[in-house]
Amino acid sequence: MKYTIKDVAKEANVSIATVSNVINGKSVVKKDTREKVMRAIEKLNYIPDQAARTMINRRTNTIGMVVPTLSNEFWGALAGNIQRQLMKKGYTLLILTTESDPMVGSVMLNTLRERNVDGVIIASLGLGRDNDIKYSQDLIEWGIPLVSFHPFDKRLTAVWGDYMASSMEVVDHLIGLGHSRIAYIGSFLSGIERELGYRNSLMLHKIPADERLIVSGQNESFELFSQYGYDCTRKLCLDGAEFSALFCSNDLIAIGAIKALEDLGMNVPADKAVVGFDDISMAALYRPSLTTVRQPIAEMAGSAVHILLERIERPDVPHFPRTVTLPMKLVIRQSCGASK
Amino acid sequence: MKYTIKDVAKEANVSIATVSNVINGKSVVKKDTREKVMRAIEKLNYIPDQAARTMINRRTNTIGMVVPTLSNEFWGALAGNIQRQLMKKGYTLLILTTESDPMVGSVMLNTLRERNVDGVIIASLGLGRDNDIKYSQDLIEWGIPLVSFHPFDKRLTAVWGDYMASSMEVVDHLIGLGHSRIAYIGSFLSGIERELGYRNSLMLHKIPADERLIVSGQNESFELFSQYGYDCTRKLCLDGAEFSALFCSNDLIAIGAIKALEDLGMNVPADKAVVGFDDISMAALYRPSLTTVRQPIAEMAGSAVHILLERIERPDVPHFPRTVTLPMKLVIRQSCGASK
DNA sequence: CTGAAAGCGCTTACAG
DNA sequence: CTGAAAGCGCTTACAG
Repeated sequence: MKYTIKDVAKEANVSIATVSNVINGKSVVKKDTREKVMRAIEKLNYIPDQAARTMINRRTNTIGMVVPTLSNEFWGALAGNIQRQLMKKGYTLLILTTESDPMVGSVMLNTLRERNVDGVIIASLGLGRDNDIKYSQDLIEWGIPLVSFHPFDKRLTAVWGDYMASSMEVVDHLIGLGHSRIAYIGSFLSGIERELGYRNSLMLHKIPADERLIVSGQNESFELFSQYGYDCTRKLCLDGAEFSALFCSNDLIAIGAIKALEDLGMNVPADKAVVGFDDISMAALYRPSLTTVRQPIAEMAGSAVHILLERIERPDVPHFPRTVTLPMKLVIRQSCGASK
Repeated sequence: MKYTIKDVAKEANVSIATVSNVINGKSVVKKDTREKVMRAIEKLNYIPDQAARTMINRRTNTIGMVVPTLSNEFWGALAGNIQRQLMKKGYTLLILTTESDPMVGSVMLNTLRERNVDGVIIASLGLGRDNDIKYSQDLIEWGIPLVSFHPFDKRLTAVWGDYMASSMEVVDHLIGLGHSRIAYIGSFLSGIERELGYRNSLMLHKIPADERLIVSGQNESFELFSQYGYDCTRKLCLDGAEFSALFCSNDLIAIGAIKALEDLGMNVPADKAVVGFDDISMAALYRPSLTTVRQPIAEMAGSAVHILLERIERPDVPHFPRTVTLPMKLVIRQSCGASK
């Protein structure tokens, strides 16, 4: 059987209060007593029961994280990174995946509530914009410390990359290479910022946006991004859209796009330049290797964890909702060359 | 503030015992009383506190899972799959990543113990064979219900794919295409079974294994599989090894290998046939698309969850350690063609 | 400095 | 069928 604080107290010949004081590093305990207790703990290989502690502290040392899927390197890497950082701080991460299933939304909220998590990290729910906002609001109204990777709501503190600025940088780069017919394939799942950056850059270069070259997406799922990229690109080409460069709102879409272009007999980058977004590990390994924008995953994770733990551990410090925007880096590889 | 069972009892004008009976679906409660209580629960939006329940039931409804990393599609998909299946059964998944850091091993064990998880799923620890075995044994000796995806120990119940048989199938296939100089790049992280399957197939075809064509690996990490594949392949070629086909123990190694071959001026599949293992989503998207073996992820997850929950929920049913081996499917794509 | 006692929010015999 | 009481394993005032 598992030993309890009583067993340790008996073993060390002290009261359970003293054992508790030792465990919690209270300085009142005399050195001798402390050592006696330590030996007993060691001997019995005693570990305090979290459930019992939780009852009193009202703290579970558990953080919930809502993520659309783990079968996607970007979210997996982010979740793994956060898990390790939290572990170092003595917290445990509870990951909930929605897999784009709207039914999961309320189950998820229940789990978070009954588990009494100390805080929640919303990566993205991937349940469609309306559902994402709805559930975020439930969470906000619940009053639990929250950090998001997307500012769905003004009351939310969010951490994200400078998607708009880096998208502008991508398009600036393409224009610098001589491209002027630049297509864009986005997805509602990656937000509107990239498309805005794309449009802004064109505007600043006085290139009118051609709506026939722009796909904003609406129903694609996280599992099928590459297929989505393939289909959109193929449709664009078969519809006779004229473009020499293509900016995709993530790397999987870009990879699908390249596949589609090659299947239609075109070569990337010789015939079409393609740029992705995220810099997943495959971006460097794909052929051609992908020009893309690197997500600052470690910084995002670190920043989110820092903000969340500060809110939890120092509730006296007033908290103002804010958006933390991290710079991103354009990574130039082989998938995009100069315009012919 | 959060409501407790007392608030519900007061609201419904009954005792807390009755509320508890309603919550736990005990049939003793009179219909009228039950409905009264239900209304009170609904009205207060009451959710029972898990920590308090855990204290009594000695059950946390939490399963721990130890996985080397989440930044890798295979493990991410497996973890996500398991999480969803457990959620449906009312359990919560606690994912711990080791990121190949041996220091994490004991922290991980502590977390699992103090959280009082009801069971543990060991995907793979990725801490090197010795550490993996050591920590698995600690877990076994602890006596907690356990399921593993690798039979490290006879006392362990494991679920895995038929890696040896499917590797034989791969090599049989290559031989059928006319290849006889077949190289192999493995990794200790993917186990010895694939190499054994490779050797068995050669043997059965009376082709002597050429040790110069075999790389077993020893220190590579999960994060750098593709780099490892690249380096090994390059070295193989520069050392003048003669081979027309290459079997890699996972898809990332295979992708790195293809990159290396192309960089050395060779074409896949025209000059060399390459086969991977796992069938990650990129296998179908890579160029050339990868011939590989599909891991039965959903079946592995389902089987592991089923076995684990049965052990937890029906402790009276005697449990015999066993290894459940699932068949795998060879997926033929473009990366391997006939020998010239 | 140490210990006896109350209490966290539940469940479970046991009385009635 | 319902309720009063004990107890799960801890922490925290409070006495001494």
